[in-house]
Amino acid sequence: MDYLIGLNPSQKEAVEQTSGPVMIVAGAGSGKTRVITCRVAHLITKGVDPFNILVLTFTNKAAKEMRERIMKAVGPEAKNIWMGTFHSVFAKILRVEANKIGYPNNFTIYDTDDSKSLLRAILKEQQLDDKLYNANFVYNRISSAKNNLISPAEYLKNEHIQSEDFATGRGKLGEIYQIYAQRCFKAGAMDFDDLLFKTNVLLKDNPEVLYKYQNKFKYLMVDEYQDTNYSQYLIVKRLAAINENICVVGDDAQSIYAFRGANIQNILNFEKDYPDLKVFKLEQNYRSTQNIVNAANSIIANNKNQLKKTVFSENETGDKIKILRAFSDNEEGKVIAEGIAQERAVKGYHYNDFAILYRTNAQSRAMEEALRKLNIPYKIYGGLSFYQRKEIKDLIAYFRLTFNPNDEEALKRVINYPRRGIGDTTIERIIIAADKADSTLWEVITDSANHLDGRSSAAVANFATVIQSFQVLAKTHSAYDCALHIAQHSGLLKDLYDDKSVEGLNRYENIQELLNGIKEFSEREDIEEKGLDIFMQDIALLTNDDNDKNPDADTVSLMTIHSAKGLEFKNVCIVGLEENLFPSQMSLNSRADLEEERRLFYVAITRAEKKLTISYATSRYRWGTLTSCEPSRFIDEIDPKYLELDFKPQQKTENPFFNQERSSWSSQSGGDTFSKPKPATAPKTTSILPKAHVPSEGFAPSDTTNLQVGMDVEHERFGFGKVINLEGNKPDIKATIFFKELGQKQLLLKFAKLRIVS
DNA sequence: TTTTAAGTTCTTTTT
DNA sequence: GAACTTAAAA
Repeated sequence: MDYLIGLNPSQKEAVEQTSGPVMIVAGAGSGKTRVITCRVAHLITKGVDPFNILVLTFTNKAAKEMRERIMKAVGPEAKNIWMGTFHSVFAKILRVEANKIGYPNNFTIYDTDDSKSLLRAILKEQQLDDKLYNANFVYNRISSAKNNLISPAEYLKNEHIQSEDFATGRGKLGEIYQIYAQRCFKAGAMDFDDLLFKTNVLLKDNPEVLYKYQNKFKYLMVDEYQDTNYSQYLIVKRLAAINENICVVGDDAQSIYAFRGANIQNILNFEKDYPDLKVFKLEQNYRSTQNIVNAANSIIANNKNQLKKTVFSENETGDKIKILRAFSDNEEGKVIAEGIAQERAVKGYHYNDFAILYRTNAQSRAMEEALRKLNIPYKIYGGLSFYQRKEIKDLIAYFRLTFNPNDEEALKRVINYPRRGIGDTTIERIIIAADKADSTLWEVITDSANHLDGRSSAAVANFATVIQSFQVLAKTHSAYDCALHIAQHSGLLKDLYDDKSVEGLNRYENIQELLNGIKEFSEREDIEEKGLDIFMQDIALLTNDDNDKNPDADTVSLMTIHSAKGLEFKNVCIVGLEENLFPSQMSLNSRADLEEERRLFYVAITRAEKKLTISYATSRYRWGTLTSCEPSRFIDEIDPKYLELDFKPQQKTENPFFNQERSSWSSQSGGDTFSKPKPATAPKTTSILPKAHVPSEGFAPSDTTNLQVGMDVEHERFGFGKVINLEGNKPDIKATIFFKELGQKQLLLKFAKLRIVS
């Protein structure tokens, strides 16, 4: 039981209280993960079967990390613990029990893109004003209904909701919700929220199923409990109802997912639900220096709504928090990157001792560029996941369609990609026909002769045959053979192969990478079922770090603060501390939202062990235009005795208005290095655009069949230029031409009107 | 029908 | 500056 050694008294008590309801209130850096892993190890040592333990975490990453740590303590037995995110664990259960709620076992999981695209289609069909009924807005509204377990029928019946919707002129929302739910059901699809919503339905309507899982999961643990929503809360409550061996761990100061329906109320409910609840508080921070912990405390003190607790550190006092100011987002990147290089050289740190945290994903670019310039290796977490890339989604849509031809979103995605002459008009007709005959799109497509006219019917029938051939193949072939066949015979691989641009090449490689991944999966020996259907079942739930090939590389980490939760680094840089960015503009209207931003800042600060750097820029590119920025109010909220201002960098570095890319602006800013930027007077992009070219007198296009590289040409609108490359075969020859006014452009010769000058 | 250019909106944050 | 939609041209 050496895992118990080194725990402080309250940690030890929490670990040893293995039965009954337990709540652990764990301040930042107080060894929360350690307590959870020790507690699970302790359960197993005391004889609890790992198969009877369920641990719910917030991210796949956290689950993976925890499993490894438990494995170290108790050995390979840890593999048998049920552990994962709410979504992945209950997706697994729903796969088994789907038929009890009328779904097929191979249901598709719609990701956010799929859901929004379906909503867009519905809104269009209903001919609703897309300003008022914005797909994002509608999605969020439906999502929060589901997270509060409000079904479409209940939504329509609920007077409060209805009057709210009518007051904002959106009286149709309930109806849309109903149609959306029906369409998902018909398509055999569940969205992210359904995975929790339908689990609740399953457990509520099927007592025998509930009983089965209550007995299976005799011990429950929930990490990051402050971030659970009502739907998750109720699942946990139902599962724990018999044994009441439930332990939740959380910190109200780190609740940052209210936008996803997370509810602090769940912590208060918990105390009501279990009167004999045992509460343990972990208040000593072992992670950070005193300066960092105290600074974080001074920030969070500005929040009115919080449970009282005192987080303290007995570590060294440590360096003060460094505040950096930069002129632009690019310069901010430069200053941060230089700081990392220097700190590493002087103190002997590794690159993976550093993390750069930001509020929005869009901020990563400036950082990336700066790091690349200094040859600093880095890794971006989150952002666009591998599985969200267009080409990957396209291929996966073919897979989805193979196993679930009713999948409407997958169908619409690939029915005309690669091009098969099935245009929007034809698709619309299919939808109308399906609606009329009360059948699915797939039924119409396989019976196209009866629903469509000759020409489009042939194209559609052809497509149906292709998919059907995939379905036959999938029954007998391995995941890899099947995937490769689909990639080839859908025409997708060829389409990408023919695209010789840099991006095209990249896409082709991504497909290869996906195929390699499937091959690896085919060859795995630790799982029994290895069909392609199994491989792609939960792909919508995967995130980027699940695809990380080289997790131990020595790189600087870049990520949003949300994804940094639960992690720690020796050196942390928080960038973009500006009003309207952090705190986000969207949060300025309500106290609750602003307090969530502040908790987010608290989370960011407490990631740092030794040294924290905070930076802001006085101007930055947003929506493609330069905006001037004010430093964030959060900087003022930190007690200044923990701060060290360092504004030297701005004197050393050049004024961004003078650098080459934007030299045209220099005349406006004059030579005053310290003047405030004047975005208002910045020339609009339109004024930089070259005037339309006036063709030479008697302009007439030449015959370009013998066009050669190096020739000078004139284009009706683009002006004079030189041919620098020709590629492709007749009649689809593509010419790369460098135009004097506009720079490089690619033109198809069969369309471009070119006059050969020499 | 398909392709391209020109508008338009968009940004929180994640499963 | 991207990603998506609309309009115009082939």
